[in-house]
Amino acid sequence: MHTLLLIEDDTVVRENTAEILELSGYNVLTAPNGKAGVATAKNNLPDIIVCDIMMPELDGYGVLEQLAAEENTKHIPFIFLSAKTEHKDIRKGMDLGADDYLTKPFEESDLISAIESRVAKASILREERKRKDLGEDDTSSLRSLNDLKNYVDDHGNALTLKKGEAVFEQGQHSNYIYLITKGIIKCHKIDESGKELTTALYREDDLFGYATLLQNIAHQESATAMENTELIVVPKEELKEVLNNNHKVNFDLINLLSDNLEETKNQLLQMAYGSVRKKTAATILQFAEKMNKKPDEPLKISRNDLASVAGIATESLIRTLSSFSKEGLIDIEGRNIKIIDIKALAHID
Amino acid sequence: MHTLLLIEDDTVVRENTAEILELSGYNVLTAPNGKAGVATAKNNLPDIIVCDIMMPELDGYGVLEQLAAEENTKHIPFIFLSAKTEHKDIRKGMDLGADDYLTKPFEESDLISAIESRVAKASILREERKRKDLGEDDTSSLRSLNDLKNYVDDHGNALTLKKGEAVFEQGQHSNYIYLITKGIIKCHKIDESGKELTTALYREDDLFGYATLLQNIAHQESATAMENTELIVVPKEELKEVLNNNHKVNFDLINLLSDNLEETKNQLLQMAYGSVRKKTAATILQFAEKMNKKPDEPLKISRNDLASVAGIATESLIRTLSSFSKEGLIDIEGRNIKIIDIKALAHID
DNA sequence: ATTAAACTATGACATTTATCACATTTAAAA
DNA sequence: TTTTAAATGTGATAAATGTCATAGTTTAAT
Repeated sequence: MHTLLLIEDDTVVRENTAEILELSGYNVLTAPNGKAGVATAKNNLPDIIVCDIMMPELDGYGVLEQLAAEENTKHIPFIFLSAKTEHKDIRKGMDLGADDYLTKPFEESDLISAIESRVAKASILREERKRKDLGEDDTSSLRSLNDLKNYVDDHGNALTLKKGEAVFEQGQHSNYIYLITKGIIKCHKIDESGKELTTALYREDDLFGYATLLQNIAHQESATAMENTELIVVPKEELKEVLNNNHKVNFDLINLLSDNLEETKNQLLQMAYGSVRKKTAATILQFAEKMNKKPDEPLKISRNDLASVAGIATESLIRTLSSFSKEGLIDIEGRNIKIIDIKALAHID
Repeated sequence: MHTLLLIEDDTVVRENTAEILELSGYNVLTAPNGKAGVATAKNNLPDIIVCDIMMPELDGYGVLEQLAAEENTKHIPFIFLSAKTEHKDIRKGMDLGADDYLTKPFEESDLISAIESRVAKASILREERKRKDLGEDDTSSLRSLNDLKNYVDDHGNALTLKKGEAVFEQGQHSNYIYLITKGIIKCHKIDESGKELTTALYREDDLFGYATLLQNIAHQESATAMENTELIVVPKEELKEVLNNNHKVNFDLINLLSDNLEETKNQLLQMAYGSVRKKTAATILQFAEKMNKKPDEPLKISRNDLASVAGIATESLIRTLSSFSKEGLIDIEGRNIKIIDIKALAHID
């Protein structure tokens, strides 16, 4: 049985959450403020710590800082709870080395799954640290992009985003690269007149944020979660280190970028000369490919998002969807879209 | 005084060309067919060979093949002359190891400059071969993209293209990467209905063809010279070898790709929501930046090419140019366009 | 369960832009 | 230089698409 320390100043939230966690099979310790939390952590060395940020006496950042300074406690997985959704706060937590970051209010299941995956990962990392102490090195043997992803998965920190939350915004500097473990992220740009265009979609197992990988320039686009999404975050500096020791991964990264470039250029061609019908069809197919686990599942995306990928007015998109529906190419079920005739869609116009 | 061997079956062309070359200060040997050419080359070991492709007895490819097989003659720079402009012929020559490839009819000055640069380079390479024989290695010290360009410049073969000639075509496999030493190259895609969109412009000192660098897939776009252009061509396999030994260059290449991607995405945004006026203005500025050595030089590009970059109908572009001219933003001098008010163009709409 | 907010759908209309046809100009070739 | 082909310019027109207004639906929040 794992021991969990919950640091939270709001009594109601603390007791409710503790109960949930106990029911899930954890041995739960609680602390009503940061100072008490640090003391409890040092005395009991829990397997994982869940900690609010806004607290009297000592806030969450302070708790993390103090625990990170001690050899005994620095490896304990640390999950932040916060009502703040501002990106700079999240980044502050990440910079300090938090392992995950949940925004309140959260679902029970989100919390549980975050805790479980962190506990599991921590034990793997303990093994690795042992090996490393024995002189083995784990960064010189990456042979492919997949290895890189595994590396990121093992060495990165998690970040849980709700639908609509931003990973980064156009103009911000970011020092991270991201791997999606669950959900969908869209990258989008906004032009002067406020129109939004989605320039890329990423899904589970995709890497993103590498456009500015080696240069320290600001992001030229924003990245936003289209559904509840879990990311692994790795500092670019660390990644550079890894790349330096692994040519093969460099090549894979170059390929990844090339692919991206090709894809973007194709989108460009279509954007320039494609009719609304064509753009609409292509966009539906693109989403189907990116989002769907099962082939016959209906698409759940707002018309707005679809229009933003297609680069057309929302109303034009809606009209086109209606006519596709009349022609029997798709089925509109409430807000969802079900593809009926893939081939015909692929050969529109 | 350098000795030059000219192999050409057409007597008139041979004698004229020989005279030109003698006046340029070369000691010229001639041969009327491939067989005689090979014999003369072996006996006299000229400093450079200029050879027609279509010849009786033994064609140009055969000559090159035979000379490449001999230790004594394999390092002599070899320039092909050909009436053929088909790309596969050029590639055949390149694959065999020709150092340059001129298509007939050629300008005197083109031929002279091709010869001179090859003779100069050959002496540098002779030095290098000596060093290499002594055990020094020249591929392990590249530190930047600039070094890579220098490497390509030193180790690649030249290719001279006339305005309108293709470097590669959509769908072709290519095993080369290209460095432009003079001129402008456009990369363009064609959609099903035959409309052409220019997706990238490259100028002197730019590297291109790296989109498929590490993967052996066909080109997704065509590349065509917009003016008389000189390229350096390096086989991808050789380049991979180099990249393997030079991390720093990998990083630079990754940056290059990232930049490209950003630029393409910006074009995408504009393509999606920009008005014709905006696209036209942006395109003029883009060309001005890419093509002009001096700031006040007028642009010499066809309306067609401009429209292809902007992704609009040629007539629409022409109309917009007219109105820009009336508004005093540009000056139309015959076919050329002179920018008058850069700032206003940058802030159209 | 009710209400509010957000999203979707549709009509009417204005605007933009492509297309076609043809005149005019420019550059290249004979 | 003259001829010819290619490129540019312009008008008329139709098609495509965006915009605005408004009504109906769905989802989420109280």
